[in-house]
Amino acid sequence: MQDPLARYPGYVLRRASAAALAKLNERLEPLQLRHADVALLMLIDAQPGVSQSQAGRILDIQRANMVPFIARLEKQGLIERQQIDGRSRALQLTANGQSILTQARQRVDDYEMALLNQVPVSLRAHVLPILMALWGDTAP
Amino acid sequence: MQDPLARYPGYVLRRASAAALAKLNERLEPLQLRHADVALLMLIDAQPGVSQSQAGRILDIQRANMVPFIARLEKQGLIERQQIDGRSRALQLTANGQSILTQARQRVDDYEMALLNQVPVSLRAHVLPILMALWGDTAP
DNA sequence: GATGAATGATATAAGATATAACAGTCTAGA
DNA sequence: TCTAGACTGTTATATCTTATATCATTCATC
Repeated sequence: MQDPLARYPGYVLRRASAAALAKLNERLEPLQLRHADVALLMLIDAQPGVSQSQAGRILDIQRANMVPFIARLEKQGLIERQQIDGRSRALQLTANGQSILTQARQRVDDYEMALLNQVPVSLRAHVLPILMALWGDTAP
Repeated sequence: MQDPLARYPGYVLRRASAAALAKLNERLEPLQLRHADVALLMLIDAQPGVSQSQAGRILDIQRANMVPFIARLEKQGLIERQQIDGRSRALQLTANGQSILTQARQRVDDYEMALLNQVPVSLRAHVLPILMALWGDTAP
């Protein structure tokens, strides 16, 4: 055997994730987006008006790291912020953001399809349940 | 639903990997090791005398990034290098490295056990096959 | 109204990953 | 044999990701 670590689910999980992520970023590169960008755009699309910190909690991105992240997407003209109250800011997609997201979604769907197709048909139905179980809940 | 992305296997794969990795690093912290360190130690243990660049290829770490990585473990007294020929260097565990690896292996085993136990018994046998399939081969 | 929590922001650090370039070394074919 | 090309370890550098600590402002609750 080449890689003696291939028997450890945790290790294979990490390698699989890294390999998959690289492929996704490749597909998103023509749109000038990274995987995290699309995740945020999809979240805002599904929950228009979500606040910056709410989005961070859902995507597991620290508040502090959301700032330059949001700022970049705003500068690219994909999202906009609206003051809800004195502290919170609602995130929304711009028309351009909607348009870009549509293209991104197509690429993500292709990617997800290709990923699933790597798994033998007989196991395919178990992929999501297993991954969800491995994700689990970090909340105490 | 809270996270609209939870239906995408690729996304859940990434989240699961990140969550699992965080838990592993927590367990390894008392040993002053990170997950990548243990991966390398295990590889060297399984293939004593493996060269630096071979190890990098197996673990998917670029040659350039192996240098500070190896240097740190050598400085910690866990591994040692021996010149094979003019360019290659064979990696081996020191006695101390062996001892630390034994402790690390125990923690990794505990971690892998806990990870698998998150998955319902009926699905557990499919975990590794599915993860291996998702990993796939990036080699052309 | 005062206290404590939440939000956005800034600065900073560390870790991981990638590329480019270089010198020395090995290998294989002319 | 000698040379061209590939390989190894190395340095330097850049970027991305993630984490922590701190701050001022604002909200909610008692």
